[in-house]
Amino acid sequence: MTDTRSRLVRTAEALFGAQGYAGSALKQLTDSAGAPWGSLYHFFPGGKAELGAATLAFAGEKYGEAWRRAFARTPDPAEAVWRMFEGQARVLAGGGWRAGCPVAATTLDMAGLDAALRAACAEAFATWLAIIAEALEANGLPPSRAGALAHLVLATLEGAMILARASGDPAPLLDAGAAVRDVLGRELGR
Amino acid sequence: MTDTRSRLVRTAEALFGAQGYAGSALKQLTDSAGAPWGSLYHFFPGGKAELGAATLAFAGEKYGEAWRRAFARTPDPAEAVWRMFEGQARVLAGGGWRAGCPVAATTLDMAGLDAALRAACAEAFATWLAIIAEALEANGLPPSRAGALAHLVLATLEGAMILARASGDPAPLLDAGAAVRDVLGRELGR
DNA sequence: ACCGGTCTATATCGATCGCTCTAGATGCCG
DNA sequence: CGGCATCTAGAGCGATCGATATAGACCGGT
Repeated sequence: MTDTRSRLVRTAEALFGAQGYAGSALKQLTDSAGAPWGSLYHFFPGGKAELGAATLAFAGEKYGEAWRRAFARTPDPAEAVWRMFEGQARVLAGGGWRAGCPVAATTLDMAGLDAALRAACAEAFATWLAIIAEALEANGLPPSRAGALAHLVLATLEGAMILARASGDPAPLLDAGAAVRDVLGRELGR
Repeated sequence: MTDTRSRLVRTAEALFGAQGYAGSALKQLTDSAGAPWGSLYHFFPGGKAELGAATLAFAGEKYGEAWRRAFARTPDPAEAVWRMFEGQARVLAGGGWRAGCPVAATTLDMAGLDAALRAACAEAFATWLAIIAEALEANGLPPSRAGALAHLVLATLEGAMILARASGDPAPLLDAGAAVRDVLGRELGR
């Protein structure tokens, strides 16, 4: 079954988000996932790096889907983005400010790491940026402007999550999110 | 001499910024700093956590000073903030996109870590936020608005640095920085 | 010359790291 | 039932982790 494999990836996503890539031990992963140690290297012969790449790809798809849903459910992109900020504030607070974005955490741990991991981080971010930019373009913004604003949206969200986690306070997410919402609202002309 | 101690802290700042807290080994630190292993536990009897706290305090002061200088040199806060984004783009690119913010990296590694470390991260961020907010207040913004915009500025900068590092591209920093500059310019009424 | 505190130098500790190996379940196909 | 690929199980590898212990170098003050 691929059940064990998917459990490993899901657990790794949570673990990387909470403690980073370097800070997460494989033993802790198998324990926490309830998965046998032998299976780890059966599914990921490439070891931790391959597991990391798979985890980043999973996270990229999972949160990409969340972005898509947000834009589908809320017609106004500015409002959809705001709800992502607001939603993350609730999620992080609900988890005691322990969880975070696994892609950002891995990016910051990856100085001398596998180049494939670096590429996996970049690809996850690129996926999200493309979805955001597309939603802005669909509402009349020219591609170059949409791409630049997507950078603003994602950068601010990732950064605000860090500030919120450090302080244990949703204010950075809410303040920065509201400002980004206003920028988008003005750019979209409403 | 405190020379060795300061060399350790400086090297730790670079190391944490590049590979995170968990990803940086103390052996690598002493080697890279050219400092004797015995000195490490002489200056930091509390071990890695104490060294980490000292490093975060140092980074908080160092970059706090950079923020102060930026606002002192450039009268328009919007322009000063923009120059910080631009400057970071140059610094990161010059370092091959390996270096990053040690405070953000430590924050993302600190799930089950020492509570003192978490507090040290929060304090470094709070220092920077206060400086940014003060500069905005000095230009006529009410305190609550200045605080909210400081959240936007710092969150966006930290997040954009992550995106830029992952992609090896200054565009996130430049795009997001320009957008933040425009927001500040509008709020300050020019 | 001697002493006391500061700092350096190594050798070593147990624990844990990522990883490998072999043996045994398990399940699907003939 | 037998044969084969998939998956599990866990002992154990060398390396490295953070941390400790102890001995010596250095140096100003008396």
